[in-house]
Amino acid sequence: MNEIELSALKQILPEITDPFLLEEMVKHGGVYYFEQGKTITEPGQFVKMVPIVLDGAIKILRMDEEGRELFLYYLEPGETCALSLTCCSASKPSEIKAVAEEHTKILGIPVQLHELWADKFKQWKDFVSSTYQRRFQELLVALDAVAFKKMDERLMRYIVTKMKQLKANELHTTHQEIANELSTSREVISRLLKQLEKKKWIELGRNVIYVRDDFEELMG
Amino acid sequence: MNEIELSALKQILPEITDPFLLEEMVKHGGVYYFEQGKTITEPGQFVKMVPIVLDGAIKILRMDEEGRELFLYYLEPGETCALSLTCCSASKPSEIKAVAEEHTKILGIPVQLHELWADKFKQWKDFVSSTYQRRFQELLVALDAVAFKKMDERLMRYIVTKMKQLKANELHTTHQEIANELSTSREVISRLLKQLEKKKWIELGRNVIYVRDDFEELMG
DNA sequence: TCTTCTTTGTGACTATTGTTACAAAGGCCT
DNA sequence: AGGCCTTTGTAACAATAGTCACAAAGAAGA
Repeated sequence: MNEIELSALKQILPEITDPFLLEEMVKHGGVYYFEQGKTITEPGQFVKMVPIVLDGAIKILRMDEEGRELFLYYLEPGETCALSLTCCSASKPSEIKAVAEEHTKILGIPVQLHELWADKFKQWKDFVSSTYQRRFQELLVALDAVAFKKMDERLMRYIVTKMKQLKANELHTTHQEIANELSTSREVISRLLKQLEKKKWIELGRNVIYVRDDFEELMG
Repeated sequence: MNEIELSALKQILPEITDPFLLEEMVKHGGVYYFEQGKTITEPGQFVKMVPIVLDGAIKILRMDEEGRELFLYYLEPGETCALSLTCCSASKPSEIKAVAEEHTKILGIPVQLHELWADKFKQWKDFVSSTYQRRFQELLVALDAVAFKKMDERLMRYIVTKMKQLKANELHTTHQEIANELSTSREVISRLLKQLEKKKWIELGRNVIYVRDDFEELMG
């Protein structure tokens, strides 16, 4: 566990300027690295720290009792997970699965400090509050998708989200993995992807999907 | 707009004991009444205050562009809505619909005060924080239902939730209304209810569903 | 009672999604 | 090249949910 440099922290969290808070974060926050694809938290595990993404990205998935999963949202640099905040505070086990989407660097803040800082530092309170807001919105987006959209549209939105996260127009993944994250079967995804290919909106290869630049406009 | 009595407020929010905070709430909070079935907030409207339920109950529904709706959760006395907190803070229009489920009494806290109190009163901060936590959990429950459950199970869970809210084992509602809140069609609900009746788990009448006492155990 | 409106029941049909089963193609290793 | 494993393609079929059409029952009022 290394320390983070003050300058790096300032750059990633520009909204935090309070030198006392920054000092505390550098002093007590531990830096952790996770390789791509590595599971960071699984349902049932207890959350011992609030993870702030420094570099890379984390994929947050909801899981049910049968082990099915559902993609919720990404955590990008400077962001943290509202669920970790609620789980810590209530000292309840995690309700979700978190996976490193790329090679990811994290600043872990011990749970007890989160509580303390919320009383002491206005900027930390604001950070937590804006996290809750952002995650709430994203949870509603995820809810809208499963409640109101059909699988073809959900798949297209998934592709767009993933492209934006990767800042690329090719996805290196398998149909099976997409199916898992949308909580459906591989055959359904293969079928729908084939339809998109027929419409010339994407091209399919083994372990790769090439997406047309104007894909998002096409979906409307 | 009336004032609320201090004693009533203390009873509904036992976790708030700070006399200064209580005084502020009595002084600046407005009391509002909504008849059963009355819409309190609709999507697109701006939220001008944080509503704390004093008496009755509020039903929170998510809506999509086409006007379809989805039941999320109830607000019971002493509770408030996380979405109103996020909407206010971001001064964005409401993303949800709120309907008085019974004759309901509300204490409305002006938005600006919420921000102010969060800095000033630890108990208000804790109240907001625990609201976020509770609503987050409930949103996840709603998400689980649409993502992982079939309509028959969603219907049964809906019946149980409604029964608990009403503290009764008969529901006075129409198939159409249930269908709306589960975002499906009336025929589907009529069909599934008929199956439950055949299994002798419920009895159907016009505008009423009688539910067996051991309904929840039967569903498993 | 007769009319009218709302609510419920149901059959038939369509659409979407999920499942089973198997073939074929692409990589990788020896 | 030959063998092995992963991934993708696809047909056929089942299950679930959504839609349409219309009948029948119940409630309310004239």
